[in-house]
Amino acid sequence: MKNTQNDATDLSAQIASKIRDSIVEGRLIVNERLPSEAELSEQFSVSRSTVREALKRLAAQSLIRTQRGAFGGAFVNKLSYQDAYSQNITTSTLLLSMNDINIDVACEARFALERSCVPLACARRTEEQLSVMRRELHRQTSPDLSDEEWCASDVAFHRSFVDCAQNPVLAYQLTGAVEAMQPLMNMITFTARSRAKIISHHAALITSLETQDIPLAERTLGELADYSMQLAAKVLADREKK
Amino acid sequence: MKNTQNDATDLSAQIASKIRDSIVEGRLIVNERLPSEAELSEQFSVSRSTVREALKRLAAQSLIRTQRGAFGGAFVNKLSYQDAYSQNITTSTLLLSMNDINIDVACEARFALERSCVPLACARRTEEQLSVMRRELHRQTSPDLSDEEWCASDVAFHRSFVDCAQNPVLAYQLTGAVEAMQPLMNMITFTARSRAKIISHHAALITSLETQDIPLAERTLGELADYSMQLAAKVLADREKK
DNA sequence: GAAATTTAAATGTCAGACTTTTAATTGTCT
DNA sequence: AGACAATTAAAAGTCTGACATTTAAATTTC
Repeated sequence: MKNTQNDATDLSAQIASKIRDSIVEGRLIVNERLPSEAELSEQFSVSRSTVREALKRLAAQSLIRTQRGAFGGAFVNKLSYQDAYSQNITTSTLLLSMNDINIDVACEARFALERSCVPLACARRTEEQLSVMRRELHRQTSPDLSDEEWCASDVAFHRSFVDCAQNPVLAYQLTGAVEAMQPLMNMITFTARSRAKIISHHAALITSLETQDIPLAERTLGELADYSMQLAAKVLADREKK
Repeated sequence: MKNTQNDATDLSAQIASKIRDSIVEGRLIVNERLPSEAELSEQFSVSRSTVREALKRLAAQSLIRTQRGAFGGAFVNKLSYQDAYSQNITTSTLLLSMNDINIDVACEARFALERSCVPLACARRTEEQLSVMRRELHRQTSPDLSDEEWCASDVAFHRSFVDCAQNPVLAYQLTGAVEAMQPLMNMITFTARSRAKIISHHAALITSLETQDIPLAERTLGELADYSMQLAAKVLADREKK
């Protein structure tokens, strides 16, 4: 596992790559200070601007943070869940939007992933998490919810479902995936009838958690996936007609 | 969904943020050429170096690519699965290594995620994919396999398991997760006995795919998770003693 | 001893020059 | 006319050196 990308490219990319490897492979540890830009430019025998471009590359990946002033400099950044999330979401969102992913494939993946936390969620859900889900469900019954608000509530609902599993690593992966697929889901305009149907599935999901009924939860997720695909197909068909 | 991060930061970060939003929100489309560095520096009223730092940030996220020479410039990059993978893996790996994740939590998440593709994998696995898995299984029986080779084969095995589901979006998410956890798994040195036990689980996994036995596959993944945690616990206990 | 000031070391920004790459254009020869 | 070679212009890549700004430590002052 060496030298991710440093062949015939720019100097600044090569330098960024070297420093990145140092971080990933643990030769530079969290909160350690890198040499100053001037020192780095000496070490690598390049100008300060080139070093700076390299450092900006690393900053863009949240691998370092910089601090101005005396005793400032570039420090190895402790990657937070928050930073990791937003990067993951940006990347996944673009991947989906730029590679004309079939919406069925995306739906299938989304609900398959959510399915992964069913056993843990049934076993560990707390009363508090259940009440969050009930609250969102109740919000969704309001008929004057805009499409955006409806979608936001849907995301919040599924996010708290994931949270029930009480596993931050799982939550990190799943939330990223679910969030990234949201733009695709937004394509689907939710009519009153389709909202009602989704709400009934959401209710079933809550019940399955309450009664710790794993098969019911899995069946419900499957039905939600199928129904989402149906809705998407109808939207696409309508669009085709016009 | 605006302005991901552009408050009190550098000019170059602000500019990168603006351009990034343009790409994510579709105002700049794939393969479209950005204005030249000189033009951008005029538009934003900053120096060329500042623009360059902004562009390097975007390049680090694979959002743009640059080309030298006449009719060159910065172009919106079509994010490939490959690019997205490697970013995802870097981010997830660092997240895990920097936040002293409990190994049990990681194992639990890993096998829960893999579980998500069981139904699809059982339904769709091809003979070719099965033979890849059999080949890796056979490799693993060789006693003169180094620890590194063993781990690599393990990753390859699980990757082709994921591939059986025939869903690229799912594969993208899962491969990233599995790959990112590899360094943690590498902590565990595999004795001959533990290898044998894992091999038998792998064999059961292949059988479950062959016979399309979903419950068997899920049970096997659960056992693999449990066993990995046991091994990890033993390693940690031994380390404690010393 | 606390508050204000100075200072030095960083990063951030700028301007301008030079280098290298690259594709289109133009010129030349057969 | 067509193939090949030389020219050219535009753009990114690199370098140098200057100045601005920020910041924490060190120093001075009261």
